[in-house]
Amino acid sequence: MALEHAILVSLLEKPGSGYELARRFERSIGYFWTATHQQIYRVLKRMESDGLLAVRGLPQQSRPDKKEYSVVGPGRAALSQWLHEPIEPESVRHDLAVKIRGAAFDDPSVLIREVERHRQVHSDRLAHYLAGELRDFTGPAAPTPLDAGQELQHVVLRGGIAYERMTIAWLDDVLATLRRLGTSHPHA
Amino acid sequence: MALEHAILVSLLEKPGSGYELARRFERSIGYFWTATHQQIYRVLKRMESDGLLAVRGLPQQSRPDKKEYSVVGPGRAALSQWLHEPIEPESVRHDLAVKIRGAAFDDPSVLIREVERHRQVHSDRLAHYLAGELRDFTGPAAPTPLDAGQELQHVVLRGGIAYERMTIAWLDDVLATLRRLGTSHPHA
DNA sequence: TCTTTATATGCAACTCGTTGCATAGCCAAG
DNA sequence: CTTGGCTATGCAACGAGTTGCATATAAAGA
Repeated sequence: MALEHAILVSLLEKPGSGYELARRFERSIGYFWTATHQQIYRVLKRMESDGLLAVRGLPQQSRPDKKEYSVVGPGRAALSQWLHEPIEPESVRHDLAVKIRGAAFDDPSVLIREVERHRQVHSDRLAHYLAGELRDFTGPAAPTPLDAGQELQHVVLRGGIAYERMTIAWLDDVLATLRRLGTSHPHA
Repeated sequence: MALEHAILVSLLEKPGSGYELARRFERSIGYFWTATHQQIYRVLKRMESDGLLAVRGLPQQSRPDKKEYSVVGPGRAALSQWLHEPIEPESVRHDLAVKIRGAAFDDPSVLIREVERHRQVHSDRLAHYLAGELRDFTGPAAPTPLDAGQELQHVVLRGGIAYERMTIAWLDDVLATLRRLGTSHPHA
């Protein structure tokens, strides 16, 4: 049920529509939680009928109507309660690692392209995170001093940066290993 | 559908029963893919009826009968095909990061205990991985030279080690941040 | 002796998440 | 002027994953 909580956090940071939430989940929140718009609309509806959120219809000219959601009392209480409960440390689901082990039963060199592609994606993400850090937290246009919310957003972003750096270094290790296997055992 | 592929890889490495697979998913395979026994039994049944796996009933004395699964031709072909298809780079789902951002709307210090607990879990995992690396790949009892399959298993394990080290360092950063906020702004 | 742990498999019900499709109007590019 | 993209919401169907329960035997420990 962590999507509910991610939505509560995002709407507390700033109220918005399902569509806007979906876009946030492609950016900042999406660094550590993903969701499609279908899922978001469904959960928003449930949360509203559970009394965690309030809706406000915003008729717009030359645009479809917008429903702006915001967190109300019970929603804030639900978040607070969740913060006090322990959660399971996350376990990773890494398709690429499955592929790498599976490559032992095929030609390992077929994965080189794939791993290079993943490396590029992570490299792009890292650049994106670093640009965001400079813009919001460490650059000259950033507010000083940062408030508690900004400090917490920054430490989460630093986690994303550390994750991407670690992943890129590991993918380089993977590439070196695949290439080594390719030369010593040409074709499986 | 990556559970199917993880099962194919694991059964190619060594045939086994659903129960045995479930235990492997708590260990080596489980470092990067998790599954409960329910899910494993269901998927094994489907894969067998799809002709990817063969079953062999092993009656045992003083134990319930065991069904040993192994990969047959079409299963190997399915894995090979998957290896040639591109997959989406994984996106993280990190509950703890949601909590950290949510802490801005409550007392950040309530998370200190929780983060310390997660740090301990990751520290234990790291120790476990390092022991496995020494046993299987870098210690005196390890085979030399390693074959391709072992090299690939090792590079995946190195990824797990790098992940845990990065996570521990980040959690230390998180703890320092939470403690700093706690002293400068006592209670929210 | 009674409880727990381990082996070994499975059903039923549920929630979570994805994919495809649908609607509807506006704007910009070709 | 038509195609595609952006805003904005949603249904229906499916597949993935979790939780609770059930069964059966045997060994080890309290």
